[in-house]
Amino acid sequence: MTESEAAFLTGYDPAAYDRPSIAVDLVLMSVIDGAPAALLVRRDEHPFAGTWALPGGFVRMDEALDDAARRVLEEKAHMAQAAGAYMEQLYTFGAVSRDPRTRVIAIAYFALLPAGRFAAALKADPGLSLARLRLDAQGSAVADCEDGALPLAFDHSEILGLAIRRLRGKIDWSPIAFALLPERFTLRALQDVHEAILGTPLNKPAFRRRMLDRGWLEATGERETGSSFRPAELFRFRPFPTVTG
Amino acid sequence: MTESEAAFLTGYDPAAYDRPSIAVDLVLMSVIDGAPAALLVRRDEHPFAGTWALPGGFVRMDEALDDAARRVLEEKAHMAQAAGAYMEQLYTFGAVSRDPRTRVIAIAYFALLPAGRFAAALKADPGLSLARLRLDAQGSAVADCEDGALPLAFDHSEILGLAIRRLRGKIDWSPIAFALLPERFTLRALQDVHEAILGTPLNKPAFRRRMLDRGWLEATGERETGSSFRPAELFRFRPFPTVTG
DNA sequence: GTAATAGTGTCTCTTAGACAGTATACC
DNA sequence: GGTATACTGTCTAAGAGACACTATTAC
Repeated sequence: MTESEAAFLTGYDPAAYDRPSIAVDLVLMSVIDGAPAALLVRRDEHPFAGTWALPGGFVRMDEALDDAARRVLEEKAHMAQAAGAYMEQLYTFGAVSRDPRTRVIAIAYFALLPAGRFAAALKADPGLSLARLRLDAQGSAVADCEDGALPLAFDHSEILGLAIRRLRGKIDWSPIAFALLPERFTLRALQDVHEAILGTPLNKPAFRRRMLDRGWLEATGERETGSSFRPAELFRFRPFPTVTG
Repeated sequence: MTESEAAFLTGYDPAAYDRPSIAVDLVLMSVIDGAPAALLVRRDEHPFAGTWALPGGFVRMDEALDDAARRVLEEKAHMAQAAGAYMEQLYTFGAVSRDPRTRVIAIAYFALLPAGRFAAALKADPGLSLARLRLDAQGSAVADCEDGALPLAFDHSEILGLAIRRLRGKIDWSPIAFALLPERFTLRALQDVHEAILGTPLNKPAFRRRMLDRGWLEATGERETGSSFRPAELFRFRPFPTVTG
């Protein structure tokens, strides 16, 4: 650093301007009973007390955005064991009045986990809910439970809608579907996940061919157990197809 | 608003926590001489004085993110007449030390304009440069001018790299290429834009078929002028294919 | 054997690449 | 007519949908 550069830095006053608050909101998705679902937390405080919101938290001054999202995954979503979860940044929401308290800009992240990984968290914290999602005509999401649609806080229906559309857009060409399945899975389970996200049935032989030709799958030689008919072979996701030769 | 909700709001103190500064950075791209290019501004001040940066600015407290990006487009990129520019949010960059002055989180936007729209701005402000871009092995961008690579400030080579990749990923299925062309254009010009962004030659008859079958193009019946050979027909982008019947 | 699902072979249709051919402007 | 490019017809190859068929398990 040059001398003039150092002089400039000491003269810079970061408190000179008002600044918005920065939060991270997490769309933690899975596939439950043939439909996309996301983890929501019941809000006990104002604003939007009694409605449901995405797990979120403010970004600390010494914390990168991705680290804040990981922290929210552990602390707010009670997914301490979710080290291997797939996570990516989704979009940043910055409408002026999206939070009535003060200006809050939210960087939304979206994470994927297999359905079975939610049981412990849901049992431990009754303020959590894993709600089925569907898109309305405007592209926002509606969160359904047994008794009807859950009211959503802030602009979170918009965030959830974007998350569903991101998932739909990526599933055809990226390996994210594997983040929604356990380590070993059948081709039928993989197809079920695709169908749930796309919301449309797929052709079985074509789907098999496509998946096997991609080189992402590794046959384990093992078969599923507990079925009352012919058991299917179990596959494993192979992240890095060997590029030898 | 209920009484308890109002009481909560007055009790909430937005100044209780330190907050990062929020900036918007703009990747204003075009296609020049068969290669992607972006508008850069020379930095006169520390940090990174003498290097080149994306046009950017801090987000005001009463300003939505998209509005801040539009303002930067007009004020910093000197594109006052760019009301019709295509623009979308790209990604939010929040590494703790990406700006040595203080914590700055940057929401990057990416905008597209036809090459011809830059002449006035470049002439009016000698601190602007429209630099050719290419990707390096890490996926970051290198900005080339006649005399070699321009040094880039902050993490802007990373932002530019992501912009190129976003453009590549979208051009096959979205109509963004038309934002890089004047209102009337030939199919050859459209193909040139695609080839510049993808960095690979395309098959002419297949490209024609694909474009015409999509229903995005409207023949004007007019032909280009000034060529010393058979003039090509001029087309117009038709944003909304009529969905009648 | 029956039932139910796993897994495969094959036909067809659509789409893209390749390539050669025709068309039309200026000189 | 020559030349350079616009535009088109057609062959071929790859991939997806459809559908029927075989395979394998539990009962």
